[in-house]
Amino acid sequence: MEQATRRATIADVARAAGVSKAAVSFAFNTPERLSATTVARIREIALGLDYRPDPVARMLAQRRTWTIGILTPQALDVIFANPYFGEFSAGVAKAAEAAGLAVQFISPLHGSLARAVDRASVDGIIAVGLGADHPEIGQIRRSGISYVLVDSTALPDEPAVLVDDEGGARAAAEHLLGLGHRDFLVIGIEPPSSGAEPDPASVTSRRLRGYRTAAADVGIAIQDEAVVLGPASMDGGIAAFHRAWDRGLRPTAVLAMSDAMAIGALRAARELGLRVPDDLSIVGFDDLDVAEYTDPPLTTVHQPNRQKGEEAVRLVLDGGRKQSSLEAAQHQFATHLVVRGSTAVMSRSAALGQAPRR
Amino acid sequence: MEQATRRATIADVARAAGVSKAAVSFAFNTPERLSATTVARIREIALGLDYRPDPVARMLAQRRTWTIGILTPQALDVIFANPYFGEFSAGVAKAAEAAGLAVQFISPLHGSLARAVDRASVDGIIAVGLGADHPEIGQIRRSGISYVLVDSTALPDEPAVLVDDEGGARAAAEHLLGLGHRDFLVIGIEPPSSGAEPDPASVTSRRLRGYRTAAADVGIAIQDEAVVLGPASMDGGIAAFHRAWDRGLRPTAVLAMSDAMAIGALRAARELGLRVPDDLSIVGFDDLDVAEYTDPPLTTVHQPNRQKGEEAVRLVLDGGRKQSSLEAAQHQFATHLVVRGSTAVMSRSAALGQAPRR
DNA sequence: ACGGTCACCTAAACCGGTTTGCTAAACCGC
DNA sequence: GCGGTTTAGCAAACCGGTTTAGGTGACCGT
Repeated sequence: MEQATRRATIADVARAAGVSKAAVSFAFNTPERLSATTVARIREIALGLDYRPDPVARMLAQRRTWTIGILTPQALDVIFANPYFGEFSAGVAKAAEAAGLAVQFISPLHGSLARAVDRASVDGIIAVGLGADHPEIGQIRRSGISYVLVDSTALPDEPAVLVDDEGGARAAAEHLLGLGHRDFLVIGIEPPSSGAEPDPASVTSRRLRGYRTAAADVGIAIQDEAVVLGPASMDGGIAAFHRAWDRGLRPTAVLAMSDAMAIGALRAARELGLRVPDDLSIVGFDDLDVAEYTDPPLTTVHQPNRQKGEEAVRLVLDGGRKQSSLEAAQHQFATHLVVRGSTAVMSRSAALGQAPRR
Repeated sequence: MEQATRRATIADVARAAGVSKAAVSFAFNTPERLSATTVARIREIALGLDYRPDPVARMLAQRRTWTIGILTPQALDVIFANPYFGEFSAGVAKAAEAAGLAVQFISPLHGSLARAVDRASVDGIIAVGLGADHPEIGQIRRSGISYVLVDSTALPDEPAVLVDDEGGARAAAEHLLGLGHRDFLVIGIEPPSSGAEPDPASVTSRRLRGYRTAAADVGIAIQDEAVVLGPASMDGGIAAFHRAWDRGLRPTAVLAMSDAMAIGALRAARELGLRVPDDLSIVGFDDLDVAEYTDPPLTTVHQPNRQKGEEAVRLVLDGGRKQSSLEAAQHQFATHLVVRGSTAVMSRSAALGQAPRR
């Protein structure tokens, strides 16, 4: 990974053209400061030398990197296993491209997110799924770099892109309750640092609250035993469902906090001989592109994945402040339930198979 | 997007500690060159000042960016619309993380890929889907930076990660032929620059060749009219199928060059009232994670998406050369057909609906 | 002939690190 | 107590650009 031939530098061009380095710089950046003929001459010579300004040197001098970073608390290969992230990143990339910015992914380096942040050279950071109390957020805050939090409750004055998680989750649970379901399995997203106590501001907590509120409204409670966590991927969903099943749980409906996990649960259920939605109803969260095409099509809570990415870029470009005011800009999107084929009225056969209530 | 408070620099630390800049640098990078007590003192003072070395300055001085770039000929938002890319990127990210490298995406900047390449500060480039004859590849080749080509035939001495496209495609077509199908629609991946004449080395051409070889073996030909192209996404698949249908094509089987497009075709067929696989068989390419979960589960050609990403990183780190030899390292993976539920024996009802042969 | 403008270009400082000699002091054996 | 070797740390060059603060000469009106 070494440079083979030394590239021409600005000094080489200057020498060849018989001008100063400054003139070469001007020729490309502010040609109006030079005579037209000189600009033409310098440009021609630069072309002949195949000169391209070193982006790193330029970054250093301008103290801008023209790069935006997406910060994730987990390794990228697990992050990318969830198509939600792909859709979100697509939104980020679209807005970044429009603004002429490159996109870089920042993920734990040798297990340390802090180290990765230090090493990243970006003008702004989009932190997804990190709680506002995360030490790395403090580090970023202190560094003075512009940032925005996504999918994690921020301080009141902190820029953030959010979604009505609780409302969406409630709608999902109400839908199932309306179909007669009473025995739920909740499949949640495991926090990055599995050891920590549950963060009440996390996506998982917010959605769980929504589920429970709906259940409480009809007088039932979702026990902690009926909640299993795992990584937000299809494999995570498969594992979570199997774990619950092995533990003796026999729900008639699954509330999954991510479509990827819902799809995994779909698969796990099929492996166990359950038919969806006849024996088991499943509702997801995210409304991925593929949710429409699964077998059966997935009932899920819609959230605007790509739009969230675009909005995040916009906020970070504004330095986290709305242009019109000095208040921090927190943008919350609405969610809504999309009913497809993975949910149905609770049936007798399902009820027969169910475990005794505790 | 401005730095709010000026961060402490190495000079600040040096002054505060009463040592030279060099000493501070040593304290972090080659502590054995200093006495233990001095190192400790410098480190402590640096900590107190919240000093973090500027990554850009370090890059300039070391002439290494510790970053690897993924180059795509299309805008990132269209690239990310295809989960294949997510899976590939996951592989890249995994290997990059292991090597302590950051990952950056390079996509056309204001429509110009060349400009994006110039502006990117990376130690190595993974170019996906760009033909070896692409001008940007020439640009990269000339720049002396290490690179590897993915999914596009490279020059014989050029580092590349490939897949047996032709063999996989042939297996797909043979499978359908064995089921009695004779009327095919091929849904292919449109080249980035739509204007250009078809590149015989492109993925599309290679897979098409595989389809045609299999067809020719049983004495039938796949006409150019039966081939429609589009972007490699679900939407692209929907559009392509509708376009073919509107043109009067009534195939009994679809050969899609990407699972995303196959899933789109699935959807389009359903919208048109066709049942899959009863009325129409569909086979994809890629074997995405979701292929197992579609309705019906997708028959498709498997290729190792993540592994391709990991291998690409490995090659680029080796400077495109195998360590053991001086020959360029081209790694070709095998493909194989995975039969699931989207293909079935050609039925009478399908045959009835078919258009007259030309 | 002279001060004033203007257009064009340059020298040098600067961005914030790394790295290469080199020196001064400490240490060594004899 | 002396040459030789280490050890610890410094000064300065360097990476490759940008940017600021002039400087030079042509042109101008008087």
